[in-house]
Order: sequence, then structure tokens, then C-alpha cells
Amino acid sequence: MPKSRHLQADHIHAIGLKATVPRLKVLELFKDASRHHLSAEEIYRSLTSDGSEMSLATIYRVLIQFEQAGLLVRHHFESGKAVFELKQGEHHDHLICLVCGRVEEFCDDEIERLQHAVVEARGYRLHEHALALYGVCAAPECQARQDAVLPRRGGAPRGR
Amino acid sequence: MPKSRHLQADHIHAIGLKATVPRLKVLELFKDASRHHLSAEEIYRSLTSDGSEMSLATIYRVLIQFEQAGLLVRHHFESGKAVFELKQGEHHDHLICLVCGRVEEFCDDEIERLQHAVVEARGYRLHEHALALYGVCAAPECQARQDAVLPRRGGAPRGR
DNA sequence: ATCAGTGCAAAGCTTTTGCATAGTG
DNA sequence: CACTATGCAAAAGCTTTGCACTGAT
Repeated sequence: MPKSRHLQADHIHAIGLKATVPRLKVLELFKDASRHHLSAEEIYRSLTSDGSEMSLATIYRVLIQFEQAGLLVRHHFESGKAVFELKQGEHHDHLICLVCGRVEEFCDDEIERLQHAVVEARGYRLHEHALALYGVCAAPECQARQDAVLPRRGGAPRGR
Repeated sequence: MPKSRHLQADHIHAIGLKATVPRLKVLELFKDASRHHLSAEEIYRSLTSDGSEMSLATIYRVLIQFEQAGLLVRHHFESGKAVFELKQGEHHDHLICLVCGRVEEFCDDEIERLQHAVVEARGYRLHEHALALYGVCAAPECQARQDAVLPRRGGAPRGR
């Protein structure tokens, strides 16, 4: 068993869970993946096509546990389905391409600061915040299909 | 028939739809409502308890049409169900109380400007953006139930 | 050996859709 | 009167759950 596998097992033990195959696979996927944002369905397909059989129900359960443990963050964006992301040190915001679905991350301290100012001005106690910018990314294929974005509900490619 | 009713009928004709009872009722609800943000289910309950019978399917259809016509905007926030809002002149962002579910609106030109800067720096073409701040509002009842917010999935009161 | 975790299948919720009927212009 | 819109009920899509079995510690 490779060392990294041990490390991940420890990571899972640390949050009070047993190091089972499904949990290791899911964690590994998030660590390796070039795509940082994954839906339950995408995780299922990705693991299944790698030969790891695992039920969708288990994936949902693992995702919920990892989220509760603070390992993952859940986002809703505009798609009607939840996507998850490894929670890494810094908070960041998202830039989403409406054509290809690609998600980029960015940080802007000035925006953060202004957000806090708004919250304080209204007497709220802030728990979290989500800023998502939806547009068409710089890729030529996407720029070429700009209009594919407009027709339906001003919105993203929906999976329903 | 009151004059305002005529005006709303015109409003609906203007977007190429027939002025039917369901459409007028839904529009009226959004115009009158103290709550600006409503889900399909809330609209259904609200109209039903006012004596107007109308099927949920129709409400969904009306909402889709109004959204396509640019009369309403759809938001997803963190709840897993969509909420709609009358599209009024200015774009604005949202401040959501995780305890009572209240939604407040705010505008901050400086934040808007910084968002555009981010998008341009990455070569995106911006279509829309959504900034949502989740916290606990100033109401004493909500402040008192702060902890009701934490237990599950970092999140909002979920309806699933 | 014990208790947590998994798979399967069924159920839950929100949202969409097909089709016959009713209503608008 | 022609065509759209509605209601109903069924279906679809995502997510959760009950229960009996499997597996980690």
C-alpha cells in the first residue's frame, strides 16, 4: 500500500470515520483531479469507469460526511445539482463558464473586505458567503458558442 | 376590474403571452408581496390559501415564462429549491438569514466594479453574477438561535 | 466480535411533461 | 374559431433512507 494511501487513511481517521474503500477513493479523486468541482454523478462515473464499483448512495453518504467534517464544501451554482470541492486553506470565489462548465477560482481581498462591511452595517453575523460570476470563458470554442447560452432561462447548461 | 389589473394584463401582453388568471395572480403576488423572494411551493400555498385554485404545474410554467421574458430572476441560494424575484431596475446582491430565511438585498458599486475587473483579467465575457452572504440577522430571536445553524452541513434550513 | 459502513431498492422532493379540456383574443 | 394555456397525473432527476449484509478495528 503506497504511503499516500496511508496518509489519506489517517486523514479520514482524524475526522472520526473508518478508512473504507469508498471513502479513500473519493478523497483520492478530489486530491488528484484536474477538475476541482465534482457532482455526485460525476464522481460515480469517474470511479466506475476506473473499475471501482461503488453505489451512488454510498457516494452521497460519503459526501455528506466529508462536508460535515469540513473536508469538502458544497456549492449549488445554477445547475440544480450540488457540486463539491476540497476545502483548502483560503476561501475563494468562483468564475463559471456557461458553455463548457469549467469552474475557475479566484480571491479578491478587497471584495472580501467590502462584503464584511455590508454585513456589519446591517447587524448580521456572517457565516459564509458565495460569489459566483457566470460568463463565457476565453476558450475559442466557447466564445464561438456564446449564443448557446442565451436561449433558455438566461442560464447554465441544466441537467434536468 | 381595477385599473391595476388592466396594467398588469398589458404587462403580460407586452411579453407576448395571454393575460390568464394564473399569470395575473402570480404577477400580482410578486408585486404586492412583502416577501420578495418566493419559491414555487410558496406561491402555490399563498394563492391556494387566498382561494385561488391553480395547479403547481401551471405555476412552474408561468415562472419559466416570466423568467424567459425577463420579468423574474431565478436564484438558487443554498436551499436546493429555486426562488424567484421580480426583476427590478438595478442588479443587487443578497444577504440571507440562516435562521429565519429572510432575504435582504443590497447594492455595492465598488464590489460590482471589482467583479468586472476579475472577469476581464481572465478573458471572460460576463453574463451574470450572484453574490450571496449567509449569516444570522439582527433579530433577537435569530441571534438567540445562532447554534441552530451549525449542526447540519454548514447550511441553511433545508426542505428536503 | 462488534459496530460502523455498504449495496440495493424504494421513497422523497422538486421540477417537467403528455394529453385532454377549458379559456383567451 | 383557432390556438394557447390549464389541470391532472405520470414521469424524470437528484438525493435520502430502511434494511439486511459486509467489512474495519
